[in-house]
Amino acid sequence: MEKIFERLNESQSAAVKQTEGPVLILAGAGSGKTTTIVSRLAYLIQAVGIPASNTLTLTFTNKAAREMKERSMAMIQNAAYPPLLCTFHKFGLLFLKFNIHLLGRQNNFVVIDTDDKKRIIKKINSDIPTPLIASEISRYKNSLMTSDDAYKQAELFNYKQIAEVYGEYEKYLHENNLVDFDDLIALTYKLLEENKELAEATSQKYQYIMIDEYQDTNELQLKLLQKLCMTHNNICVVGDDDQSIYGWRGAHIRNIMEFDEDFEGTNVFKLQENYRSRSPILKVANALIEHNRSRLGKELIATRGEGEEVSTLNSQDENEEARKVAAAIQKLLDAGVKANEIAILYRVNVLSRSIEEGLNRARIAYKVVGGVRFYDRAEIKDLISYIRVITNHHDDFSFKRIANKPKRGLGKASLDKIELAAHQKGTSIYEYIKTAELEELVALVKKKNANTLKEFITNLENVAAVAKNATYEFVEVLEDTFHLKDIYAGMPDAQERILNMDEFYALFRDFVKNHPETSLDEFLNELTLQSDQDEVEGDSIYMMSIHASKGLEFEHVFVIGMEEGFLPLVGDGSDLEEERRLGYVAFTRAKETLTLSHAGSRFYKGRRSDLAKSRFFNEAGLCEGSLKVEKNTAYKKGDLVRHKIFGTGRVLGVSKSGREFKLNINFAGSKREILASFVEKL
DNA sequence: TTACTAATTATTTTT
DNA sequence: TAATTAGTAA
Repeated sequence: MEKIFERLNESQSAAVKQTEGPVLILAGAGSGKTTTIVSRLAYLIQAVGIPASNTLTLTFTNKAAREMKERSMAMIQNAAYPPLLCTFHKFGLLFLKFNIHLLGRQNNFVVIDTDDKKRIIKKINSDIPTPLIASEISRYKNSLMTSDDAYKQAELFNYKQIAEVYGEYEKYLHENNLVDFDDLIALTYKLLEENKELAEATSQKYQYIMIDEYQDTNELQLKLLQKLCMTHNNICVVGDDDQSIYGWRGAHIRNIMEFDEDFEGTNVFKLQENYRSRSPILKVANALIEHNRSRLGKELIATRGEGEEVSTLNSQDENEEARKVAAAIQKLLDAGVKANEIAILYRVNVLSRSIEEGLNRARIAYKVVGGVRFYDRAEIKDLISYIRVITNHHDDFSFKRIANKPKRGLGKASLDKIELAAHQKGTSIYEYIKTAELEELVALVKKKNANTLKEFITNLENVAAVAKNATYEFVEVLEDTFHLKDIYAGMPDAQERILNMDEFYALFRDFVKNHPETSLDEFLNELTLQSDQDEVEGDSIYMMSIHASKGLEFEHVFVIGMEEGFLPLVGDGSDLEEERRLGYVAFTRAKETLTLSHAGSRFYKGRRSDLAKSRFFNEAGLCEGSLKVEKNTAYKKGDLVRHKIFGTGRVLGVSKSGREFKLNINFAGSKREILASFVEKL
């Protein structure tokens, strides 16, 4: 037990020891958050004697879950069972497997991903943009609104239509026993809400609950957590309000801000000692984030001592910026810095382009993190679709996806006809083709196509026979029967795609090896929840969006595109405080040096536009003369500004309020005093 | 059924 | 710019 505390500081130890009641651990960037959670879990199990099976630790990403699992297993020696430590969604999946029958559904449901969701929606309605409907449905589900609720609440005709699509979408999922990502949480909550006994039993089972990245939770997740700890209130959340950067995705920053209102008797612990960055970096990060009004208030304290000052790169345009960044990186590499200790961060992915060119010219190897994910690749989705059709004959979407892959001369027209006929008979495409007489098919499509379809089904049946249970040979039979590697033959990137397919096959075999008694169903559901992929440790520098960098650290960090319009990014739905938090996240990734770069103009969206240096330089105390802040207000009398609520107005005067500027603005005749950060300049 | 052209429109992303 | 989508011609 002494061992657990050996590596913890005072506040970390205090947080670990506070096992009872609601605990809020405000963990600043680089303050040893993971160490604290993992130690707390080990303490509960090893020192307090809580059975591991009575704890529950939830994260948002598989990656975080994996890391914590590894680190906690290293600390816990004699637990009979490992503690349940997984993502929110995985927890939902496990829970539904055991309890979905209480909703009158079978537990062999299939989890669909975002793509499937969109295809289903598109089929129901193609007038309104699919992504809009998809995000609205997600919003409704996360607010626990049924389609009827949504319909009643809708004022605009469009929204009534969306509510109707939502209703049909739900019907479709139900009929096909499908479950989407939101359902994994929403149905879990619904079950607990509707079954008091189940809720109490579940709460009793998980006596000690911990949540990572609590600032990223949404309203529904909070409600679920309240259910889960209804009998004991032993909930410990770890997070950082200053690193809340997913508001646009529904994360509710108030959950962490007002945690003590949701859970009575909260103990708060602040982890402010930073073990990552040199003091000048922290100074800049602290100065920036201090401009946010809505925050709990926390200051990072440097423990790693002095270091290099934060530097700025000023460039004419993106090309000059690329040259300068490449030169600076070359200098670091020449000095013996390891490439994977260098990262370039940006707010918008397109900004990577010009930098990539610069790095190529300088012959510096780089790796762009993000981009197309493994499981989103067309060739992988094809393989998954094959497996889906084999496990679930009613999956028309997957069927249509693979019907002409490799090319069998079955175009959209033929498939549409078949689909219609199948629907008229109230069955799926697969079953229809299987049971229909050949003559019946010939009446619909060309004879050749009818034969092809029949043969296709026969082949699928044959493969399915091999795959009753997921066996090692399955993928081999699949490949030999359908020659899936031929799909992309002749394309310029065929080789890469085939490599990916091989990797998928290997992944499958690996899964079968690790889960000998498994089924294809289980394999598919596991896949859908996996999107984290290869983090190849390479001998190259990293490039990624600021969002993607959260949780990571690098010796040397370059933040590019520090201009008004990029960071902060302005547009509808943008939130200046969240932009500032993004800046804060970016800055606090750096251990040794931080370089902030801005360009006077950029080629973007097909035209070149002039850009002003980001206000964040000022706010971080990085402008020449930034000590005499008065002179550096971005606003002056006569400027046109826009406010989220009041609209457009003209500045009548500028005054100071604390660290911020207060503007007297004339909004269409009504004069108001507004803090400068709440308006945007036009 | 495919293969081309015109038009449209732009954050961030996990499960 | 560049990527996706809708529409049209062959």
